[in-house]
Amino acid sequence: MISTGRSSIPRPEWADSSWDSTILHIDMDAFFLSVELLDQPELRGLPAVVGGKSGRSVVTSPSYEARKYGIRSAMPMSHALALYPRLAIIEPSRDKYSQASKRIMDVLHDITPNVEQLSIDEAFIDVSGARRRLGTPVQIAALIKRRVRETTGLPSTVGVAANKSVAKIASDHSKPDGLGVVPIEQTQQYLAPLPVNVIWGVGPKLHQRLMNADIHTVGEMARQDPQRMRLWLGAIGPQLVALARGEDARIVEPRQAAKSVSVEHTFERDIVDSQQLEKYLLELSYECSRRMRHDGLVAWGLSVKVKDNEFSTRTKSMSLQSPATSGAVFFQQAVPLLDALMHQRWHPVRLLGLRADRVAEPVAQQEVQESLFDVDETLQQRDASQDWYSTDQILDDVAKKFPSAAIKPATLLRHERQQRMSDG
DNA sequence: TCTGGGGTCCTCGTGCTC
DNA sequence: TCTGGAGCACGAGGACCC
Repeated sequence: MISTGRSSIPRPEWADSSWDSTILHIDMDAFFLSVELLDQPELRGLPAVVGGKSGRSVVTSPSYEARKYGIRSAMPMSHALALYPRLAIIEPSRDKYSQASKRIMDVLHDITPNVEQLSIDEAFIDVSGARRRLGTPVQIAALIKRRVRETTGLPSTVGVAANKSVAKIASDHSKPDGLGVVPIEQTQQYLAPLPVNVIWGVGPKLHQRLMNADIHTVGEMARQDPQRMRLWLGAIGPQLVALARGEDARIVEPRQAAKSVSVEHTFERDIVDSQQLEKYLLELSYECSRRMRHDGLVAWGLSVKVKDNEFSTRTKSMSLQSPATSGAVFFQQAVPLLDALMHQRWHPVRLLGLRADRVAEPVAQQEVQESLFDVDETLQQRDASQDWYSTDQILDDVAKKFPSAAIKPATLLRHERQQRMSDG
């Protein structure tokens, strides 16, 4: 018996077999590409991908026609072009995707407030309270697909099941433009023959371990002893057994606030010059802080990440004495972390990243201001940092009014100019 | 054909305090 | 005063997700 922790209402005469399968997983089909096709309909039906065009880019979102040639998400673009040289490549435009995402989530919130957004293009909703008003879960799923199509012009797939895990598996297996239903009494029968890596949390590494132990299907996982799995895999062991048995008690809950904000960049060519690295770190600091202020957040921690030319990734993190949101403060604090990483192991750098950790809304605007005084005292630059805070605010205001204006710290502008010259 | 970017969560090691 | 263990916080790294 699957327990979802939700109360149920008696099944009416007109209900179909989905009546007790009240969890829906909505997933957009090739989301980024579908959004782009609204503006470029001439590419419809052709192998096309969203992704960067530079040498180290990867495919972000392939069309179903591109997938027929073996092109997959996260595949290096050079590989994709080798598979299909006439591939149409569209550079990503994230603002468009965010706007489409918001319209989709609005459609879901019109159905019920019980919406949990998982990512930009997918969500769980619990329709147990909407059945009397809108019909059975399958009817609601069809309604959602229709409304999303009418509102955004985009195709979607919906999985309908008694819990989140099974609803997600059902939608994954009904793509594209599908509606997959798993009646509660058929859950185990449905799951048993599927490969074990359909279970949420089984990625490439764990999949290989399970295969080595002769556990290939969900049914085989379901027959394992949870305690034995705990000894072997740790806390995740018994959880996987439960999910394989179709048991998932997690409820649909509105998305938690973000816990971190990160910005990273893979360089076209590996960086060997430490001064150049610091300039990129400055860029990342300003970009990260700009996004933090846009979302009204402050950070209590900071991490720097370096991936070198041998694909070794190292991170260095620190707690901030008080919350920060200024690009200048991020940079000041991040430089010693970068130095420490580069002293550990000096190799040409392929990727540099900056992450603001433990982000939260400031208790009050005062907190940001006061925190900066604290940082300044540490750095003995009290007045200068106060100026930085004001400068950040001014940059944000100007950017809002004049999006194309090139008002940035002089160091960044010089750096960008040098980049353009070296690229050209 | 060779490995992006933005996130979350978990585990493990280490240092500190009681 | 010293020492060892438990508990905790924190940093680092890895795995996973889309």
